[in-house]
Amino acid sequence: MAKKLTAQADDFSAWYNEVIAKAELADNAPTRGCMVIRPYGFALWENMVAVLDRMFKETGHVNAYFPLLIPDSFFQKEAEHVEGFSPECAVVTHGGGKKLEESLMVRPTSETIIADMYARWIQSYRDLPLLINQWANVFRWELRPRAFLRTTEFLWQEGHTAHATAAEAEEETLRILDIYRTFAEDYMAIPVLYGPKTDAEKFPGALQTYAIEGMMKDGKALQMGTSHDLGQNFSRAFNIDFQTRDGSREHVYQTSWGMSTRTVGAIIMAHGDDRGLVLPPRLAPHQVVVIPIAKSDEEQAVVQEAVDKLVASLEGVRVKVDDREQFGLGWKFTEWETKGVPLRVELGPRDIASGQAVVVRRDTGEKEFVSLETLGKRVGDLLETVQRDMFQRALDFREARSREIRDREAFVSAANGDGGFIHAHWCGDPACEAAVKDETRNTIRCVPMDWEADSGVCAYCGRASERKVVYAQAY
RNA sequence: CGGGGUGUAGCGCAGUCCGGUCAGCGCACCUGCUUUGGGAGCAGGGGGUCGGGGGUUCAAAUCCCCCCACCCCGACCA
Repeated sequence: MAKKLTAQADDFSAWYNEVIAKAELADNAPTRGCMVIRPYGFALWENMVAVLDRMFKETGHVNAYFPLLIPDSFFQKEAEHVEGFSPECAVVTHGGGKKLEESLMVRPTSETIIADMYARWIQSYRDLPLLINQWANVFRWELRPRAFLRTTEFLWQEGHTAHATAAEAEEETLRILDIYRTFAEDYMAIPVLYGPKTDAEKFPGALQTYAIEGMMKDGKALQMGTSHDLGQNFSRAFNIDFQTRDGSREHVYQTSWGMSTRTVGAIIMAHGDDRGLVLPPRLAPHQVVVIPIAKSDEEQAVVQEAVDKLVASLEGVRVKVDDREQFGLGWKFTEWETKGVPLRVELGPRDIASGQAVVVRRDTGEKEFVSLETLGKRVGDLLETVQRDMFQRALDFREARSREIRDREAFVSAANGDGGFIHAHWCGDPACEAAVKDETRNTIRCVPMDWEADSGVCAYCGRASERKVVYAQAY
């Protein structure tokens, strides 16, 4: 293990890779473009899964599971969908030692196979809405993989719903967008911009894609979740129809939405610092690490007893006691800092003698002495404070690196600069959007839907504009 | 698919140009003893078909041919 991490300012990308390795979140797999999610990284993901799964269930969704392999012909049924996904699909052509009659696509997403099943399950308006989610792995043969952000195989949830009316489907799409926003802000402690994507950026086969977009510490944008209003595009292609209350037949209106292991990358890049990860308390695998300090065997016994009491006083908190003998204190401090544990509690003979413990915040490095009687309460309060402060810092950071720009020269110069969000008017012409991408590598991340209506002129082409959008370089 | 690079111990590397005690170093690992309030010290030890195949040679990590894999930079993407 190398002694020091590369500083973020020196090489953000190298910093990112080193943090993942040193914090033992993931390791490169022998399989091209794939990663192994290690126990610590998986524990973080599991905490995220638990929260999201609860939120989905609270809003009426149920879980199910569909096959990994999808008949090739299914993809051909929706024109935009096949065009969007074919280039990045892995295909199974042989099975049982023989060439298959029909190739099977390893799912890059499951709209098609789920639509096929929905066509069988839905007969009547009484069968609607159908609100199903699945936790699954998917494959996309990406040309340039990056751990968590873009791996060939990744884990995610994908929700697929069917509704009787367009309005209900739209409402569902926005309900999920709101769940994603809440999850990002309240749990991941990452403020997000949210709203519809432009046509160029929307999901292949969707009428409209909504997304949440967060800012990473290098000023780039990361799409952290998407919610699609599919309209009747798939229900027509797969003939998912139902009988209405008045006896006529109609195709269902669908949505799909997903959030993936990419969000682990978001937590790393939105909060991490030159010492490693900084994890938000609500999702951290260990919220508190306790480090006992003892020289002799006699001290050991006394400290052990105090540690037991201390841990008992932290009921309901995810606590890790690091009593490994083979590592010195400095080693342990550094390791848990690298792993981003929100609070460290040190407990040694000197502390016990004065009836206190040392508590250190990972996010600020602030150290305080807390009496052992009040430690339980203090730790609980501190965890909440850290969670809140992390969100506020991320918000301040984003605001500091966002600016509103109105004229072309400043726009191009800023877009070619060193990252950050640009708030600017856009005429609505896809050609203009494409030209900006060519010239600056910036794309429109979304059209924030909570911004007030405002007319003006397009920052790039000068034509009339009805909307302001967010431009950024994206992962 | 274009451009650039790398394959030698678990990880990081030296050795390759100029064939011949070059199978080596650091970290990690194992054993023992001593240490422990910010990455401990000493002593001893284990671990390799040098990416794969073929060729040249008395002799190949080193030279030649073929293959494979991975990484970085672009185009595509959650």
